[in-house]
Amino acid sequence: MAARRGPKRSEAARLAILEAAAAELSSHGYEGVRMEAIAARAGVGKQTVYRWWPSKGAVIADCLAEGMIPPLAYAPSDTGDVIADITRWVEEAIALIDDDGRRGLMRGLLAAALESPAVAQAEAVSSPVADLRARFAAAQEAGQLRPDADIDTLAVAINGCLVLRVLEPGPSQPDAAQRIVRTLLPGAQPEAAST
Amino acid sequence: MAARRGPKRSEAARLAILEAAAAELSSHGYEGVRMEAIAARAGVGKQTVYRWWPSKGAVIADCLAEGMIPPLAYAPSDTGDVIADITRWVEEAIALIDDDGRRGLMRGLLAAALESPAVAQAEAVSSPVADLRARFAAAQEAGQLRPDADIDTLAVAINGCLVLRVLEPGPSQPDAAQRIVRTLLPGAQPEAAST
DNA sequence: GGAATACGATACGCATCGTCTCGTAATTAC
DNA sequence: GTAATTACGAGACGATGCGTATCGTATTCC
Repeated sequence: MAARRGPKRSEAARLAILEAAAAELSSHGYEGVRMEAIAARAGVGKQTVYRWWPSKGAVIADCLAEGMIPPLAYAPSDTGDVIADITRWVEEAIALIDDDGRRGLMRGLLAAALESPAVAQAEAVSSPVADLRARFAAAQEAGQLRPDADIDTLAVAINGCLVLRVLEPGPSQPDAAQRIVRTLLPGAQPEAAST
Repeated sequence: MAARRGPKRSEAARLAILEAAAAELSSHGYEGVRMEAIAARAGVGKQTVYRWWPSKGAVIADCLAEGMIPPLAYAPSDTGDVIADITRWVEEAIALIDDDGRRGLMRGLLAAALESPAVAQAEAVSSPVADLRARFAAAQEAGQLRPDADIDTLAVAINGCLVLRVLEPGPSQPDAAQRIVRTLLPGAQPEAAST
């Protein structure tokens, strides 16, 4: 291994490219992202993009892996009341989806996951599922969910409802979050009511 | 209204184009569909495609509307036992998704729904939801589901689970369908009350 | 028989992709 | 300090695909 001589990879350029890609994805959708637009917005030569990423899908996949896309960073809180926690989490998620500014970002995210397996495996879609499952596991230990409840399937079902909301046009119904939680977690016991 | 003179639109060409588009979508994915490939496979001039459809997304949207994509054509049967009917329907849907041959088609379908609002509104994604809801409504009338069950949300949740299966790589677990039904329809009463 | 129109074929302009090649600046080896 | 090496911004380049325009031909109605 010959010792490396010459300048190192510019971290500033790398971050600028990822931020630019997320911005372009948000405003133009997955198909509308242009590599030259990413480079221009990042103040970078196009070759600098291609030097480190092989394709458009790879850049966007890296955006997710680096947490450039905020909606995915949230996890349900744990106040002890699983119903309240999940309801609030779903409400916030639906608010994000209904926000026209973020809607394009969410759609682009799904499109990227479809085109590039790397994105899907980068836990782009499945990380909310893991967050939900973790919260359900805690509720199960606290006795708020039946021990035989299938928390994996519950987490997938809730996330699936949200993904469908991204797919379908138009705004959600005002009580969508409550209806989802009430339908999918009917057996949950409020903390104070037990014993 | 001047009387129409000249040849009529060729139904053979129209069907050939839709079939070719579905085949290309299946084998190359949404982004990989080439208009010239559709025309060539259909044995048609490219202009004949553009004469009747404005864009790639429109052709694929029409594939769905015309039922060229078989996985969407099914609706749950009604044998009187809602659990059995839905379980079988979900099992068949998962089998389709797990089939490598059809997986590309399902992914292309979702990608098309994301890129083109026309596709999403052509009930591509929501038509299974409607089918499920109809079956649930019948079960509700038959007393197999509680009268206050939120059948809209149930239908969305089941369809959402399936959509996530399309998004994520790898095969499903063998008992995935049973787990989904058991988790989402825990209160349903079997018709014959047979143990 | 004549006019209108859809057809298959193909040529064209345009946009974007991804590669290649500059000159420049940064970093390390010696 | 100097030279070698390498990432950088900038932009030219060919390849590819989109959507339009224009043929001659075949079909259908007046």
